[in-house]
Amino acid sequence: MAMNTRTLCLGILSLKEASGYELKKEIEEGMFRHFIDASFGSIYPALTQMSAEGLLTVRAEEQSGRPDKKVYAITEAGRAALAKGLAVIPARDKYKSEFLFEMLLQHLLNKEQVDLAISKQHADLTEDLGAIMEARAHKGGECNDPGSRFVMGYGECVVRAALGFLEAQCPWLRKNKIKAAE
Amino acid sequence: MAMNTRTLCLGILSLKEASGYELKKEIEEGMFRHFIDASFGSIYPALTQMSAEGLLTVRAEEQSGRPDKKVYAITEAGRAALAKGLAVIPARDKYKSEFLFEMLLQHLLNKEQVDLAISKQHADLTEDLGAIMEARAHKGGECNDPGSRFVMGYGECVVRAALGFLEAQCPWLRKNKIKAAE
DNA sequence: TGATGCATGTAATCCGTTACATGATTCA
DNA sequence: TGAATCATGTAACGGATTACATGCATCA
Repeated sequence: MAMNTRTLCLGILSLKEASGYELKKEIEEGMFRHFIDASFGSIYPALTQMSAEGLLTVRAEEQSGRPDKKVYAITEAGRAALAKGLAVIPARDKYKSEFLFEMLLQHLLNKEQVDLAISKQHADLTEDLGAIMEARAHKGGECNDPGSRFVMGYGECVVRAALGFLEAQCPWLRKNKIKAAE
Repeated sequence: MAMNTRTLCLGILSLKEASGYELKKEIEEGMFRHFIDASFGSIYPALTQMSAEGLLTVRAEEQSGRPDKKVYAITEAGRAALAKGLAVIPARDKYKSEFLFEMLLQHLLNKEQVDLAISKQHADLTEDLGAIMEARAHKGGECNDPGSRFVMGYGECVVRAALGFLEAQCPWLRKNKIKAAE
């Protein structure tokens, strides 16, 4: 085992209890978003399975008009399983970039396609950076543990470097930036 | 379509002809290694399939003692397919990091585990950086097209930033570095 | 003599995404 | 009125990894 949907859910549930829907939101919008994904199709079955194995408990919260919200909480067995998962030496980071693939083969593209790809990359990175800065500012209280600070710092540093490279290579990106800020 | 094993193979074969084995090596050791992987289990079937579709031609090179080496070359149809693949707006970069997951949950680990994970990350990044620098120095001729320079520059910049962050957070890494250089 | 590199392939299996199915509430 | 959010789940499908199967050459 190591980093599959199960371990991910256990990890979040070790911080706070949550429903499947809330876990998805946390994964998409929280700290995790920069280095993991997961979809409902993998989260819900993982949760059901882990409850059956005694790693989680479920509590159904009634709601008007909606299906009951199933709030999951981690058990002692769950914490043990998580600890075992974390004890595994982490696998090397995996980075997949269609953007860099396109850049490497840029001689096969025309200038517009290259510029478009670069703009898109720049926009994506800018959005990432924005999310980090907002997390730091907005919920300063929630993110003041050493783990969150480390991860945000790492992310900020890497994203800024990438952005800096793109802007150094393509001066026209800076113009767009100013335009966007107007 | 966009970035699957097929497009990847077409991309490399658009630069030079190669066998499945050589493609794997190129993916593991060349420019691509920083942002893609692929295993034999996906490369060989992709190659067979694309030959059948007329995107590639095969030429068997006899060799003593080994199975014939099957050298694949891209056809016009293959170049067209590749162009179509590249025309798709690239998907957002995907970054998966068990390292950052562990760092985020570092309160569940003891100091040795955290330090080990950080050292490993530092070593991995150092290796990546070394590969980039070596590629630049060693085969200066092969990597002087704009695409390679862009990708190497981007990689170098990001990896150095990550390394810088780790070293700023953990001064003891610098000691190790000096030790390693002795 | 044993590991590593060269060389190709297949099959089982895993893991995950996408799409489907359902349905009320709220906001523009 | 239509889109988005809240809320849970299943099933089909895809894509890739892993392990298996084979076997000679070379280097330490």
